Amino acid sequence: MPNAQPETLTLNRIATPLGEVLLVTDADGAVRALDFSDYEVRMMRLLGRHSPGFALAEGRAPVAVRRAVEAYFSGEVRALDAVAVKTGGTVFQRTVWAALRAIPPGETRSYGQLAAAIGSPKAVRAAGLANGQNPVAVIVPCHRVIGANGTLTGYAGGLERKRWLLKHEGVTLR
Amino acid sequence: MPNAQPETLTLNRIATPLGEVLLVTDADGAVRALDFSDYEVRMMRLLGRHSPGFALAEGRAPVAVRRAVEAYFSGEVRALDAVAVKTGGTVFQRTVWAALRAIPPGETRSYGQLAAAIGSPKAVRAAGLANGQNPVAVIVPCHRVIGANGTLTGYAGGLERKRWLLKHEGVTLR
DNA sequence: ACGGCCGTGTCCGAAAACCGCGAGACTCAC
DNA sequence: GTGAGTCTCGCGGTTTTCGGACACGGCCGT
Repeated sequence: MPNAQPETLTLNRIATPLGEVLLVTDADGAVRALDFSDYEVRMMRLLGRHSPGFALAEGRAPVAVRRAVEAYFSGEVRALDAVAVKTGGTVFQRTVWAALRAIPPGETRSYGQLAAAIGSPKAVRAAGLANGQNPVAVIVPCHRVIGANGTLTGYAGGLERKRWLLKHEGVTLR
Repeated sequence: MPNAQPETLTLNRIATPLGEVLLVTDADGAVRALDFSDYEVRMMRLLGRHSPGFALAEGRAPVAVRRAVEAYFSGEVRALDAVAVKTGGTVFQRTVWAALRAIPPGETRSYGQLAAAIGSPKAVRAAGLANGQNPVAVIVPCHRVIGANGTLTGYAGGLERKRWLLKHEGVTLR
C-alpha cells in the first residue's frame, strides 16, 4: 500500500508554438513536471516513479507559473528563471538537473562539460542519461546540452523541438 | 522524492505475557503492523517495503485497539475480530492475509488448506511464504497455520510463541 | 579520419534463488 | 505389515542478482 493519503497534483494543459504542453504543479505551487502532450505516457511514468501513488486532477496552475511559461514562448527567454521546481530522482540526477538550470538561455554545453560541472568528469554517459530523464522539460533546460561536436544528438520531445528551442533562445547552430 | 508529506504512523509499545509488542497504527486508527519487540528490525523492513518514506512517532494507539489487544491476551480470544487492519503487499499476499482472518480462534489450518481456500491449491509454498511476511502478527492469525502433519513448522516470532498462542486459544496440539 | 574500447549511473527485463509445503518413495525397526 | 523417520522433487509467488542499453567523449590504434 503506497500511502494512505496520496498527494494530489494539478495538471494544466497549455498551448504553445510547439504544441500543447502538460504542466504539473503541486499544492505548494512548485512545478513537478512539464512535457509535450504527445509524450503524456512517458511523463506519467516518470512522475509515478518518483511519487508513488499520486493523484492527478485537471486544473489551473498558479498564475505566476502559467504566465512565465507563456512569456517564455513569447520571447522573454529568461521568464522561467524564477519558477520553482521540485523533482524526485536519485542524488545524481538531482545534481545534474540543478546544474542544468545554471546554463543561461542562449548558451549550450556539451555532455562532457555538464559532467565536469557536477564534479564527475568521467560520468559523461550517465549525465546524458540523467538528462534524458528530466521530468521538467524546458524549465529545466535539458535542451541546452548538445554533443561535443555540435550535434544535437537527442531530445525526449523530438530533435525538431530542441532545435526550435535553441534558436528561440538565440543560439546559432553550427 | 517519495512523497512530499510522508505519512506519520504511531508506534505503541505494549506489554504482554509473550513480551513487549510493537503496535503501529495510522491516522485512521487502522493497524498497520504488529510484532514482538525482539524483531523490531524486521518489522521496520516490512513496513518500509510497502509504505516508502513513512515517519514513525511513539505514541498511543486508539483505545479500542489497545484494549482489544490486552483483552485478547487476557483470554478473550475473539477480541481482535473487529480490529481494522490495513496492509500493503501484493494482491496475492493480501488475499492470503484476508483468508487468515477467516480462521476462527481455536482452529488451525494446514498450509495446503490455506492455499486451497484462496483458490490456488498448488501455491502451497507461496502461501507459506506470504504467511511469513504478514506484517500484522496475532491480529492476522498467521500462527493458526501449521504443517499438514501437525508440525508447527515455523513462526516469525519463534515457535515457542506460536505454541503459546495456539494453546491460549484452546487448541490441543497433537 | 575512422573504428573500437572503456568508464559511469540508472532502469529494465530475464533468470535464478529462496522458502514457515506436501505428496510419494524408501528405509528401518517393531 | 504398519508406522514413524528421511529424502527427493515439484509446486508458485516474491526478491535478488545480473547483464544489457543508453541523448557521450577521450584515448589508442590503424
